Amino acid sequence: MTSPAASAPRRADAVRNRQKVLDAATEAFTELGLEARMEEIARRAGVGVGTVYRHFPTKEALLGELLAEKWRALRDTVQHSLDHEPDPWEAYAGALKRNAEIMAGDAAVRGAIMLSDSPEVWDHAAGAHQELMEVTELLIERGKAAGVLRGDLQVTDIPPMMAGVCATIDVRGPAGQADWRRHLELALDGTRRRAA
Amino acid sequence: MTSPAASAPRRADAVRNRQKVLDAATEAFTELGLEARMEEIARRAGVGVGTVYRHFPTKEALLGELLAEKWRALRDTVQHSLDHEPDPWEAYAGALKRNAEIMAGDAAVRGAIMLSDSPEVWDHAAGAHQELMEVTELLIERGKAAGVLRGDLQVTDIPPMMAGVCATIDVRGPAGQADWRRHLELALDGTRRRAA
Amino acid sequence: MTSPAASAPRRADAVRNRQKVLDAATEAFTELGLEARMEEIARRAGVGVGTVYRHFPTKEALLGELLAEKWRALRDTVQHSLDHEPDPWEAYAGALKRNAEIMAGDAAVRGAIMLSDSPEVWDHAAGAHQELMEVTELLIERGKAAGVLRGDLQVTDIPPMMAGVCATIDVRGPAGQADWRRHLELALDGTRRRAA
Amino acid sequence: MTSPAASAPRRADAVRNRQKVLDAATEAFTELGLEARMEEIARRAGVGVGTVYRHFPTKEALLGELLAEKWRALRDTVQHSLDHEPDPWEAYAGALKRNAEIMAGDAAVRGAIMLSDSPEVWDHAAGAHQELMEVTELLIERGKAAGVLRGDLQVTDIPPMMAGVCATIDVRGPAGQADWRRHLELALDGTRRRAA
DNA sequence: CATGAATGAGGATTCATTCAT
DNA sequence: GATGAATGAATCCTCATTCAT
Repeated sequence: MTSPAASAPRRADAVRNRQKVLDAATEAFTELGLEARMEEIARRAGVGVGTVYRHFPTKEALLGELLAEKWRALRDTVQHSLDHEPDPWEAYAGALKRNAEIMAGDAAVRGAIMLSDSPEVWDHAAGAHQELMEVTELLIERGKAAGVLRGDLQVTDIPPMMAGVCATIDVRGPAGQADWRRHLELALDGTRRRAA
Repeated sequence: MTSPAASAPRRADAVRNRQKVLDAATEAFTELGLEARMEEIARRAGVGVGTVYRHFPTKEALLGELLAEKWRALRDTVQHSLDHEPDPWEAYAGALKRNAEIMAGDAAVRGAIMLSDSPEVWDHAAGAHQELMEVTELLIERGKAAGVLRGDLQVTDIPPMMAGVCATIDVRGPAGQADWRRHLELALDGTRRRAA
Repeated sequence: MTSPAASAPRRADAVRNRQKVLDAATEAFTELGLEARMEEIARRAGVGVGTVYRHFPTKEALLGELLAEKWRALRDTVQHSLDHEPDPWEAYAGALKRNAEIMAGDAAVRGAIMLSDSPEVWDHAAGAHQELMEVTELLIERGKAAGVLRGDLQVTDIPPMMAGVCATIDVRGPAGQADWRRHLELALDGTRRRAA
Repeated sequence: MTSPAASAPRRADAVRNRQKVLDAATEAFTELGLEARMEEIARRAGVGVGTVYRHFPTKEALLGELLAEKWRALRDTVQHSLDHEPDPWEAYAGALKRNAEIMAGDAAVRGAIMLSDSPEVWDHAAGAHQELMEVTELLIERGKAAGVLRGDLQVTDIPPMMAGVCATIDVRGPAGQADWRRHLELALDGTRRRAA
């Protein structure tokens, strides 16, 4: 009865709003921290709170989706390295550095990760995280096969490295923010194959 | 009106109360997270909220003091290594591992560190942190002099390592909590002097 | 633009939808109470909310129609007693008992009655209620003429009895739900003609 | 350490506030229905919302206390009849009529009773209700012993009668509010001993 | 006519902090 | 000094209703 062409516009609006909400959320969480109010997000998205809740049933579901999107972006980076970077170490280190840059640019997601409580957030993004882990594993296997990575390196060693980067960015010690790029450099060095 | 003799016992009580509050705060923050209410802390300390506020003007000042106490404990660990461990690498790595264990045992302080916002917390503990940095510097210098640490290692490289450990402990990814001891191991490895 | 032939099927659809909404509303109100959301009703009816609002401009209008339908059902019961039950007391008591059973089976309407606020609900059903009162009056007159009902009994005495039954069903005291059939029995007894 | 005299004043203020809240709640619920906002109650009591919540953890606990107070008042009425009214029928009918007047004067509690949902409300008042039932039982036993009440009358028959009275008061049919005093009269008549 | 996305006022509850006793 | 009652701003979420498609 309804052609795809007829139903699309309506859906297109909804899709557009959904994206506006996600963008507004990233912006608001980045500027104001995770305590940013849902109404503030709605305001920035140019919609009513009700619309935010129509797309994301809870604040945590919204954070979860932000997280999932981020995992997908990181996965794409890794995949791109796998596909285009011939040097195994460069593929590995380059992907992790680019992903760290991505995380560095998104305080909202860093916050979501640090929140630790709320399984709802993690559960929502679990699938996307799994995919990220899978391609990351390929990256590591290649590096190990090429002898540029420690033989005992596991894919589970990577999330702590990224957590360390995020923490280094967000934790403001008395000396202000530390140099997270350098921290990553050292950490990557710890995963490199030692010369005999 | 109040003779020293009369106020002394009071002061002893006050000191005792102050400590009870600090202990109760650590306990409450550990069990309930940083959202633990001030009244809950008071309850656990066996005092009224007013008493908590007499000793610590704000919740953040209380956290700040917890943090300062922790920095002092970490400093003592480092100092002890400097004084008693002859092997430079063992002194360095051992001190950092012991300090990581200390941090692992105190969710309250980890939370305070992650909170990031609130200069009040950090300001309060700035002095103690400075002292920790100073002894840590000695540790690093000794290691560098002995050729077991990277020549470019700075004392400012250490806080990010500890932040990484804390984040690894607190962030619960889809795979549950990661192995922070292993993460520290790898990170320490990244700070070691490479064989030529 | 629209020929009768073309609009007829549409109208049939509309009538069918209207009934689906009424059924869904009864079901939803019964299961979830009067707080059942309009969207839930729409969902159960298999239509969009907009369609519910096309047939009933407000939630209260919907409740009002449910109420009107119920009054008509009760009226039919009374009319049936008048037409088929020769014994005056049996006609009276039997009709009221059957109507009480009907009310007992419809939490939605009991709720509508208890809501008290919202003239909109009552206004909508006023005509149907009037008809119910009229046949009930006949029932009472016959009973009084036959000397089985108190001489001073009025038709206005009946709604409170039904309200009492509804309240007895819905009010859950500490002892759980009371025996409304017994309550009705006693109340009916209070309207019976006393032996001299 | 603290004499009762010293702690009393503080407690006296709190007690006074608690009572102000209860009074304000009765007033607000009566005027605005059970939907009266907690802030409105606080405003009428001349306190902040926080104070309302300090005394009653939830809106339902507040309603529960209102209910409990009412049961105690009804119990006192019954007890007074037992103690001072020699005529068994008068003691019985008089007590119920006076209690009905009390209920008629308190829309808040009638609402609480009709709410039906929220066990929290009933649970809170369960003890007080039990006491009311106990003295009421004595009243009924005396009436049955004196032969003025139906031999099969139970104490559990009384709550439905009161529920009927409340419903009669609150339900506004098309004819407006019914005569609840007359309804009670008829209902009481249904519980009277029939002449042989 | 039907649809369902969007709206936004409304409301219960929490908790850091103050201050009268 | 200690106490804990009082404060009230802050915030998440719901749901009847509207209206663009």
